[in-house]
Amino acid sequence: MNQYTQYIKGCSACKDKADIFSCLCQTELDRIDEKRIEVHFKAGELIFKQGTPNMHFLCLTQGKVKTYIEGYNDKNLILSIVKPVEYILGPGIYADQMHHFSAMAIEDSVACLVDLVTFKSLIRNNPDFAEDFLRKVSLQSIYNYELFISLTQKQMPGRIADVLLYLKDKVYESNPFRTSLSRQDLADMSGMSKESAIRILREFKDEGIILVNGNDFEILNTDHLSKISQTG
Amino acid sequence: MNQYTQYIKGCSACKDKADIFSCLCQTELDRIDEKRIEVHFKAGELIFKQGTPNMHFLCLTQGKVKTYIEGYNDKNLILSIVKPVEYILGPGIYADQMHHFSAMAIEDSVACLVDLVTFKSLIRNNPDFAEDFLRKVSLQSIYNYELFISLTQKQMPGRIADVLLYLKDKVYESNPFRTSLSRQDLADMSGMSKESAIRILREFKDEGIILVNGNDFEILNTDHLSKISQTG
DNA sequence: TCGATATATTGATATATGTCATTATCTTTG
DNA sequence: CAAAGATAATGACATATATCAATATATCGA
Repeated sequence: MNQYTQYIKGCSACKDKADIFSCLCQTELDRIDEKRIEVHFKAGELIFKQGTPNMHFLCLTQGKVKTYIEGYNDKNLILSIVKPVEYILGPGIYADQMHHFSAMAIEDSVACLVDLVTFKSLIRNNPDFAEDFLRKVSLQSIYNYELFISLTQKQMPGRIADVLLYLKDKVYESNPFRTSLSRQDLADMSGMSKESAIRILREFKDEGIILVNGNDFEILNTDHLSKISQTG
Repeated sequence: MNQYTQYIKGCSACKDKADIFSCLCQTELDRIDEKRIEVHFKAGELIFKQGTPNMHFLCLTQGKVKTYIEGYNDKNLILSIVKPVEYILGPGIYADQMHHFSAMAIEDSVACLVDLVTFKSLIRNNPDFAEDFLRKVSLQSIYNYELFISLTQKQMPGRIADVLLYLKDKVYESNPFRTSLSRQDLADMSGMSKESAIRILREFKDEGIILVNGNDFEILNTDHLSKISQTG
């Protein structure tokens, strides 16, 4: 690997693809670049587990990852589907240095790990980066509030509608989309049993709102789906 | 009001009572002190409303405040009960400058408002304060994850148990406690109808787990209640 | 290609929870 | 103090959702 490819594949390349490092100067980027460990995960592999020490800041550069809380009775609640290039922020970094949710690759993925000492020193020394980080944390928090409302105040059709719109708009950013999420995953995103999730999908299909074929989805009537999302 | 009382009643007094300003030096505290506006709220009064611009950083110095998301069909979800001296953090500060939840005094309360420009400049110029703020945001986030699990994976008895333990341990910090929260509020904290909340409270009472008399609560069997919380 | 295993689908049934209506109790106010 | 309004409590009932069991379909390894 020559100097040039090293550069392309390093943090600078990620900076071009996403805004997360836009506040860092070249020197700072180089510092991360030096420290970072690139890890490849196969689909289905656990990246980190809830309850284990959180020693690294993690940035996803390829693939897709689900973050989920492991609750009671082997039930999971999926918080988000992370796509590149985004970091996977755990609140433990600034609290108890533990992971409060788990992360699993749902596709073959690549992530960069950077030790927290380096990360925290960047936050301390670069107020722009700190503000940007706070902005990211805040946006995640805002999304969590929407999730609260969806999960606690909407009935199943509304919750499934929210999941489908989330996948279309935020995760795959295309309308016919193919997902690697299982029906159980969809259920874990909407806080219901997989049987119920399947039933609602079937209803949407019968009503002509969506088209489903295995893991291929197409939303035919976005307006109707949005209405279902709003009416709960 | 002489120099002395001014001092006692200012930000330094709050610094003594809580850790939120522990990272600020006297000069910084004085800066806030100069800028702050003290506002008195009667029980039941709205402090800020979801959807309105978020122009101030808010610190509660007396009373109690409920923060809640206003959802669909006039249903609310109470996120937390804030007690002095704590600030009421909204994620909008670093995102879209809007309030994403509402805050209402549930007792007569006093809050200090500081404009965000002053607050943000403290964050930028004092890394310790920034880190402490991140820690606070993180702890709130961790609590939100617990809330997610409680609300989405536990049945009503488990959710009410969580609310009672929260009030005992985090809000009133005493065992027989008297609350100003209505039954509707308790329902809004546990994501159920007020009738259901009342029914579960009655069951707990009949089983001798708690003692209820109007707004006076006493948890007689904490172990049992914790077990109910864990088994969902 | 075939069997084995996981995943998806469907139907029948049980149950947790919400809704509605009614009565009781507390609080406020003139 | 009484009347009025709010809040709380209870019961009957409707319904959303989970669970269980059975079957179908897809996926994967030999």
